[in-house]
Amino acid sequence: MILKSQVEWALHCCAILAGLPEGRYLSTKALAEFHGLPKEYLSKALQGLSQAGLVHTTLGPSGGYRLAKTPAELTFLDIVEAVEGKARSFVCNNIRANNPCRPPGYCESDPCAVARIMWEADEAWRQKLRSVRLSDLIETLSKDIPADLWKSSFEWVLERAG
Amino acid sequence: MILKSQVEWALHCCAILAGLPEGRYLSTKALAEFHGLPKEYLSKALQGLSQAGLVHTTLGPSGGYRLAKTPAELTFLDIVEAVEGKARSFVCNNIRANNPCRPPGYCESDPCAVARIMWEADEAWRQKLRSVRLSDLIETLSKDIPADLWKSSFEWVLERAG
DNA sequence: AAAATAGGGATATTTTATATCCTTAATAGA
DNA sequence: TCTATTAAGGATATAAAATATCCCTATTTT
Repeated sequence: MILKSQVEWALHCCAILAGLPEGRYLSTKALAEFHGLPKEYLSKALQGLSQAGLVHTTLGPSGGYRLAKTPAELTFLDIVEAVEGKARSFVCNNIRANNPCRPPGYCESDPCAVARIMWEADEAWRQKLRSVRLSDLIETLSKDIPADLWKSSFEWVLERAG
Repeated sequence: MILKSQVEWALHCCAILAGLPEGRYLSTKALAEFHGLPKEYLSKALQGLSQAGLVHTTLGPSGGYRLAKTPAELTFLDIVEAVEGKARSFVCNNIRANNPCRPPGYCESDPCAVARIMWEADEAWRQKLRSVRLSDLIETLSKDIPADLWKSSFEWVLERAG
């Protein structure tokens, strides 16, 4: 059970977009080049962000993406779910219903106990992702990354932002 | 990102094995029939439990599986990891290393901040699964399931247990 | 008018999950 | 001892999902 690599891509792209000055846009092409990713496929991830309302887009030259909210208003969960979907990681196939001792016509009302527990764990995962904002990531990154690399990356992006 | 259905199968099978009297064994065939599952493929999940040391096996007629530990010593995480593996759900492909501004020879020491956060969420999921014992599941099931169905299921299993 | 962009449909490739088949070694019971 | 039954595991087949590319359209900037 592994998350799509598009999740990783979307998170890094949002981190870049968070540094974009107000009203400017960065294209798929620039984001793909910056991260060394296939442009066409990355585009699908960005479309996911767009459909979830996390980013704004414009067309034409100097078009591209910008965040639709402030980094403090965007959580990891927002981004992960935009790309990966909101479906729970555990699917209950209700195999207890196949119990040969079950009287005919017997109908279970509640979801089975196994599913409830697995769903609680899934919710714990989501709660953790919900508790981390994009602004928290930026703060951590700015400490992790050497100042000169941070600065040159910012300039690289600005040169390509419409 | 969806867990293998074998995880669900293994959890339900362990719940059945938990009700097995001391020293008796239940075969793949019986477990498959009880849950309406493909016998050969379920066998792979049970092999996972065996390799993880969660169950004991014996060969021959009246052979099969029994728990290697008490239900109170078995957690959901034990069972999930035995079937699904221990790998984290987020894989870091280190795409920040492709940053075109990175000076040649530059080497990142720590895992990237995105990965650290995703791994913390993964750990929250595991911690939740670690906190639930198989005995907790049995307790819940015994309340959820009508007494007569519970009883007849127990008898069904006993008839087939070697 | 021309160039660049996002959106999205169609398709291909690779990987993973699901499922079955078969052989082997061990074991219980007749 | 002989037979039936079992778990283990290798080999293979099928189905589904992830990854990736291509192409067309509408839009927007220059």
